[in-house]
Amino acid sequence: MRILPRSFYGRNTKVVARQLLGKYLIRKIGRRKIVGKIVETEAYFQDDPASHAFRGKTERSAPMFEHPGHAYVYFIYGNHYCLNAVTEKFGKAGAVLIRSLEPVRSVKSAANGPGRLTRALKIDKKLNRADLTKGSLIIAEGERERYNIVPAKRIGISKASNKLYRFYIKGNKHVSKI
DNA sequence: TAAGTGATAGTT
DNA sequence: ACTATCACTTAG
Repeated sequence: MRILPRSFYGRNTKVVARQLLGKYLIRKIGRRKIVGKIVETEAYFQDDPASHAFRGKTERSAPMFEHPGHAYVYFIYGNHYCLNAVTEKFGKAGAVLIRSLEPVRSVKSAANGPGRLTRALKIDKKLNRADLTKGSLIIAEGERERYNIVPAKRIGISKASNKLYRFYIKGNKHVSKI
């Protein structure tokens, strides 16, 4: 299992969003490992009206401005956590929302949709700013498969909703329903 | 299709 | 303090 290096994340957010498809998200809890394959992502940029970073650094959005390769976890709609991977070089904001997983190992409940994903992997604010290159939440290289990537509109946003910044693996059954 | 849920951010 | 909004989910 090869963990993705920090340099993987320190690039253009859209590139990272596409390349995270097919990678393994691994959540370690004690000796237990919950593993899923990433099948759906969304890119959020600094100069992006739909992004938390759009109005500059705030207490919530600060992780998006910091070092790439860390988690940005936020709480939304009074019920759900969403997991992002921080992208771009230090000082430039960017993040990839990890929307859906295909279960690989020990995934006990559905992980299609960002809220379900964090519930299935027991991810909450305690993992905000966690280092995705080591520790209890990491992302590793996937199989050498070829995927057709479908670009699509992002879900649940009211601004910049025409942009095709959502990406998913064509034909995969675990992409979130709309 | 609509309601629920509470943190967040911007405004008084 | 107050309020609108929100990168969602579930029930109906």
